[in-house]
Amino acid sequence: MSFNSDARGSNRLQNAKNLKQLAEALGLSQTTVSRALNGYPEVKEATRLRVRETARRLNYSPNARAQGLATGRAMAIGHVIPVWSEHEMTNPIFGDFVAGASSCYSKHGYDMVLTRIEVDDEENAYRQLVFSGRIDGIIVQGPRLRDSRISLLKSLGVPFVVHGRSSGIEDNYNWVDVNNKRSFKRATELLLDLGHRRIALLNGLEYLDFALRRRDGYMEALSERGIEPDLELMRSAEMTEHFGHRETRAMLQGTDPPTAVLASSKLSAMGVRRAIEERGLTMGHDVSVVTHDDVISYLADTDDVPVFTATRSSVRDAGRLVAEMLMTIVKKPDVRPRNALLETELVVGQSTGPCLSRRLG
Amino acid sequence: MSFNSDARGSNRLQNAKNLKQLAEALGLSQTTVSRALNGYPEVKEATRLRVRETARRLNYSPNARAQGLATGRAMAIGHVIPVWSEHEMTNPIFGDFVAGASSCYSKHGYDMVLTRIEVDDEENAYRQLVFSGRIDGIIVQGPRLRDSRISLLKSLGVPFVVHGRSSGIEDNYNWVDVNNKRSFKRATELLLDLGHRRIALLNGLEYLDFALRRRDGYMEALSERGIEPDLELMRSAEMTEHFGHRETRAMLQGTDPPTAVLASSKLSAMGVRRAIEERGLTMGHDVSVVTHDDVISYLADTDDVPVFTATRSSVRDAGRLVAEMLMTIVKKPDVRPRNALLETELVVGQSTGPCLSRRLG
DNA sequence: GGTGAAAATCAAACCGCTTTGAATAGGTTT
DNA sequence: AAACCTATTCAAAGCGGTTTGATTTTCACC
Repeated sequence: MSFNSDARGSNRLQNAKNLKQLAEALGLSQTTVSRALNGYPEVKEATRLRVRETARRLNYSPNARAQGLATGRAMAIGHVIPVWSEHEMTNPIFGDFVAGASSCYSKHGYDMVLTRIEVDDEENAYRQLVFSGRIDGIIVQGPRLRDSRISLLKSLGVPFVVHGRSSGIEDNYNWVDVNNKRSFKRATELLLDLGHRRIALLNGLEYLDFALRRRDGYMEALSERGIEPDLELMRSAEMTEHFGHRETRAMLQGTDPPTAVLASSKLSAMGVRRAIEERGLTMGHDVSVVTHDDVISYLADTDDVPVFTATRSSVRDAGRLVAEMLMTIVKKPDVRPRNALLETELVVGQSTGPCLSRRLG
Repeated sequence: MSFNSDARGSNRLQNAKNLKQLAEALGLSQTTVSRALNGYPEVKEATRLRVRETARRLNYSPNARAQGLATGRAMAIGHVIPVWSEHEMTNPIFGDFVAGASSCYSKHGYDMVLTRIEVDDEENAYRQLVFSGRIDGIIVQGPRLRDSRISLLKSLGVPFVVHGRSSGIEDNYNWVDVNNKRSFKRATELLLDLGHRRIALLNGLEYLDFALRRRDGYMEALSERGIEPDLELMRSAEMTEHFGHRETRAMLQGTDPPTAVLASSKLSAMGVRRAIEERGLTMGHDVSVVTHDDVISYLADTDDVPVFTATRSSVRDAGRLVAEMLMTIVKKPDVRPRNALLETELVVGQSTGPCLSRRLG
């Protein structure tokens, strides 16, 4: 009788804050309970059910820190936000990239840890992040030319995937990238085919690898048609609306204005459009515009015929892909480096048309 | 002699992967080393220096999981991204808000953990997040009307701060909010003072608390001047450029079009401007526009005289503030609820002017 | 030189979980 | 019935730190 009431007493326990309490409530050892919850085969099915049910009833949820300490797995992926003291702009694609990646993580039961790292002591910060055991893998964003992070992470032996590539690094490593060069070459060729000869390039910051590749594609297309690139028409900065507006306005005021503009982001392209219309010109008629489109959700172009002619590649999908690659590597670290090169889709919209001055020339 | 070479041998050790190895290399106990590193007073200053120096030399960095397990502090703050299955849009302010918050965390040595939570089993997910021990506090974003998360987190006993407020909740809790009602009332009054009577409101999603408060402010300003709100002029959706464009175009095509538009975000306002100019009208002359401006870095308006008349309030600053509040609460949990109500700055730009039809009427 | 308080160091317990190796129960085989 | 599997369950030893309570040093003072 007293045994019964004891048993009932422990069943009446409101919550199990740890394995020990749960095991006590069940009258089992921690070992068995742990195995039951983690799906090990050497536990009787009836027991497993009873354990699961009780765990649910007592609101038990395991302590991730302790789990991590015991298993060596943190169940979290690190994303690093590098901070240059001067330039505090957040990247407009940040939100969508993160959304894509985290949708993948949550599917696998992983969390995402965001860390700010001052670029000054990057090396030390990455080292600490890895040794802290907080994370099982790292995503590298915004790779630069000959980016030193790649060899650093390699030497630290932590699984990592780069979103983008780093020119000048011979070593192989895991990356997911858009074929930026090809994409911008095609876009330039489209404009050339329409008869445009004065094509401006509004590029992103050119110490970032993707911007360099885009410029390469642009230059290659021009030179294949025997056109000398005009430095006046090549501008580079952070890809804001303001940048697109400012530079386009300046160029349109010049003596030999461009008849077409190739923009690196939709935000910039919106600035380009504004500068064009401000001058009383019509985009797609007087001045053609092609832009890269990261398909950012809050800039979605939902019209039937898209406003902008664009090279499209969803950065959210890229985030998902990068994350998935990292997940497989984390779970099976011995695989050799994986790469994925995504092609963009060239979508023709209302912002491009034949060059008007062609007839004159 | 052999003693010496032993000593040198242990000094030659490449790396100390844990406290034990570091302690061995130093010939000290783990206790002393731990205390030396954590700045406890009962350790000789000379010893502390020697420990620090050796730790640096051997690239020692403590394991955060173990530290967390031992101390009960995780040194991380959780941000939750709620996911409605239908609506997968990322919030444009996400990046800047996160940037602000994380700049605060990193100052305090904290990390940021992002978790996606399906709104279906929100309760369970929050509970797990708290009991996992991964985090010391939570930031609640995008509060809705009578948001259930607030009482849930309260009952879980985890420190949390809400970015925004939740109407209909009597209980006190920690929040940082912009005075949205007042801000939109003032903006509406400005337009009324300019003679506008047909003022459109392009609001955010009205199940979110901030949007409700903005509508309240708008309505109150109208009714104080005896103006009946026109439901045709009140639209609500996600604050995209497309939304601003679409709704403004529709309204301008109507029989009794608005002479002014109040927009909830700069992105929408850009769409409003486009629709106005598309019709051959001039913003600030034919149609006035006032917008809320979250001062998102990539939408910065860097002209001397700002393009848009706006109610300004930096969401990055808000992020920093929310994070700072949470930091103090986490470090001293017994304080009673704190609140911070931020006023916006009304900046008059080029997008507003007197109502032209006034003279006619 | 002996004494006692203060200063510095240490051994061991603990945080909550996993996992190894041993033990027990239950059922077969001979 | 003894011997031997096999299926379950368990006690205890980590994982890498912090912290308590005890122990040793150091040093001023009588």
